Amino acid sequence: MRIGELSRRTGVSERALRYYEEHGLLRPERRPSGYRVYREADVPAVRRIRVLLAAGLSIAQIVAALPCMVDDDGLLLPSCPELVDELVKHRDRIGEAIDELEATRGNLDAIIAAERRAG
Amino acid sequence: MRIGELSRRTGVSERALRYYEEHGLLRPERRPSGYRVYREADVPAVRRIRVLLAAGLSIAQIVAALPCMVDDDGLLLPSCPELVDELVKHRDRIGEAIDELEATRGNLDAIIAAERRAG
DNA sequence: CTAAACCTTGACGTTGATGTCAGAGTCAAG
DNA sequence: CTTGACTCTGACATCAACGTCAAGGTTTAG
Repeated sequence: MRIGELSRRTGVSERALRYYEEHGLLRPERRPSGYRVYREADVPAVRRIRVLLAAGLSIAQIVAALPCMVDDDGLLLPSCPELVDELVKHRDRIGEAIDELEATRGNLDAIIAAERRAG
Repeated sequence: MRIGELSRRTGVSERALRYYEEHGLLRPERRPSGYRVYREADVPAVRRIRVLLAAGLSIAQIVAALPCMVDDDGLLLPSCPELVDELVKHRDRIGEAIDELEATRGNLDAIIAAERRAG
C-alpha cells in the first residue's frame, strides 16, 4: 500500500509516517517513481510506535529499544544485528525503558491514591 | 525566601520557577523592588510540580490538578474526578507501552537463546 | 560607599514531533 | 491526452518547557 492508505488505516499523518522513516522506524520500499510502498506488517508496527510515543518515549528511545520490530510471525527483519552481544544490549535498553515507564507509572499511582484520599 | 534559594533548595532552575509562575503554578509575593518572595510551602509545591511533570503531565494539566492536591491551605475544586480519570487513562496507556516492550523483550530473549543454541 | 552577588524583564535559541505549504512529478480514469 | 487524485522533496512554522544571554535595578558585606 502507499502512504495515503497507511495514513488512513492508522490515523497517523503522512508527515508523521515520513518522519518515522527519516528516523529509521519504518523502511518502506520505493517504486521507481519514488513512491513509498508499505507492507501489511507496517500497520501494527505504526500502532506499536504510537503506543510507545503516547507513553512518553522519544523517537530516539524507540529506535534504540526496537532496532528490529518483530513481525507477526516472529521473524526478525533483515536489518537486525547478528551478534548475540548486540541483541543482549538491545534487550537491556528495552529493560531500561521499561524501568523508566514503571517508575512513571508508580508516580502516577501515588498521585491517584493521594487524590482519592483528598477528593 | 527569594528565587535563588528556592532554586537551590528544589534543584529547579530560576528560569523554570519564573515559567511556572507565568503559567499560574506559583504566586510569590513581590517586594517593592519587584523581587519575588516565596514561602516555605512553595518548596513542597515545587516538588509536587516536578513529580507531576515527571509523570508526563503538561503544565496546563498541572494547573488544573493543583487545586485538587493542596494539603496546606488551599481549596478543593470539583474538577477532581475528571482529573483522576485522566490520570488513570494516562497510567493505563503507560501500562500498554510496558506490555509492548515486555513482549518485544521476550522475543529478543527467545532469539538470543536460539542463537546461543545454534552457536 | 562600593563591589559582589542577586534579582528583574525581555527576547531570542533549542529540541522533538509534527503541521503546513510550495513546486513538481506520477498514476488511473475518461 | 487531460484532469484530478496522489505523492515527492524541501523548507519554514508551531508548541512546550525550558536555556541563555543582555541590559539594567537591588541588596548586602566589608
